[in-house]
Amino acid sequence: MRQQASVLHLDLDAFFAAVEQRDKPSLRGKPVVVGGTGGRGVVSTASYEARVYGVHSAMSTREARARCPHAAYLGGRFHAYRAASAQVMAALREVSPLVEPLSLDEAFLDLAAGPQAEGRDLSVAGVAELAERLRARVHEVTGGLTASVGVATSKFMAKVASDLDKPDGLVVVAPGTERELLRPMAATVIPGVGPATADRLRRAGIHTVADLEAVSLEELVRLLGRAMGAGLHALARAQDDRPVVAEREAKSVSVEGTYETDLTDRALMEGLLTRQARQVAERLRKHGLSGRTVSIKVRRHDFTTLSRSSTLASPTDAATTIARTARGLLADLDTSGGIRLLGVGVSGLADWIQEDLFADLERAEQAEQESADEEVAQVPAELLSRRTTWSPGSDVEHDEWGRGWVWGAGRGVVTVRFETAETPAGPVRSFAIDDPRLRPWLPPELPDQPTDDPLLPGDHGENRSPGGVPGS
DNA sequence: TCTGGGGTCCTAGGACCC
DNA sequence: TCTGGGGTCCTAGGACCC
Repeated sequence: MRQQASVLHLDLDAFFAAVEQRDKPSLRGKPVVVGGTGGRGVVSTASYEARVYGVHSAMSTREARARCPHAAYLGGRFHAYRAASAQVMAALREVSPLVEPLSLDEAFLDLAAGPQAEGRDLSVAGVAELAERLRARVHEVTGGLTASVGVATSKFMAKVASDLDKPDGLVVVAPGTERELLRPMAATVIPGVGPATADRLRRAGIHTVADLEAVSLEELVRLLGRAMGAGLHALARAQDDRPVVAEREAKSVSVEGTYETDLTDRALMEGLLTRQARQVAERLRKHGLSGRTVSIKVRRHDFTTLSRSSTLASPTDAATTIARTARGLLADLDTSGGIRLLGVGVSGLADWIQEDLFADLERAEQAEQESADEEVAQVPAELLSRRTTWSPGSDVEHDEWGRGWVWGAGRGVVTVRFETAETPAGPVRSFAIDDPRLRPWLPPELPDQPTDDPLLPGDHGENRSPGGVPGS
């Protein structure tokens, strides 16, 4: 425990929604909800105007719409959020080199670290002034976003403090006053105490931090297990020595998706898994990582969640290896009744180390093999149209059935039906995906529904040359 | 037609090794 | 040959966080 309040926690207010309101003046002062907009979406962030109607994060978008139908519902622009977040983190680093981001909108800052801290006034008044300057700076560099800040002698207390005066507030907890501040609060202020733990505590007659403080370590460990018990015992007494850590290494990389309608087709599941494996591999490589353990996650129609994992002999960042392993893991799972979610992950990460030339060569070969194997997303034959194919900007080869093999970057095999009609404006082609189950393999620019595209030249599809792409 | 996506950490049991 | 104890790795599931 520090003697001075030198740990700062900053939390951007209603971050995603605030960025939207900043960038779109018509949304200012109005309820804005950012999150999944589909049938199974949930709210990521609600602006304060929307919270008045009871909309909050993690609520299903369906329910949010019922409570606040006139809100703007937005899917989110993560590039904009990342950019704003980077501006904020840079502003924090002007104050201290020790910045620990927790997410895009939250970070800890160690006010006692780095050359800037030399001779810094860490009294309550001193850090309050510093924090106000920082909040103003964040407002300035982001073009108007507000942040709530807490400053205290530990991470735990700083985080509790930043929550006390939201939005756009500042609370400094004077050293020595932590326990009296905490005592009347609900036990759920302690990070790690969620619904399940709160329930167990409640059944033991523990509601507040004061109640928690009265329970012995042995009793808490008996009640909640070794780690949680010891953790709560300490935090209830405001004992928290965790340092602010700037760089934390990723432990896993994963991609998952929840689908509008439950999946029942195994071939489709394999196709999705394959595509997700490719995304995971891409991210692993981007960060120079590889991992030994490949996992899949399946959420069934009844929301029960299963996971399976397999640890390889050596780390991989190869899409084909991840995909093959993932499909193998799926094979053991009962998915009858349909599944709503499917995901792939890699853990047991290690930085890629160039051990020797041989390993390097092997890796190059593997990468080559990989691009040759770009077919991984093999569309099940029964889903393929026998009409013709289309893919923007890709070379297309036909097989005898008129199926298309598309060798575009990152694409699999696709096939699409189109029809041509003569209109006064000339021939018009309409596109349609034969089967909605094909969606995962199709380029995103291709519409789900038949679409008239008068820009495309007329063509009856029967005599198209290989490589002939509409519009070319 | 309730219930996202990206993560982290913990627990418990079994295999395996010394 | 009837029985142990510790350590590590692996797997599955669950709780939690933003």
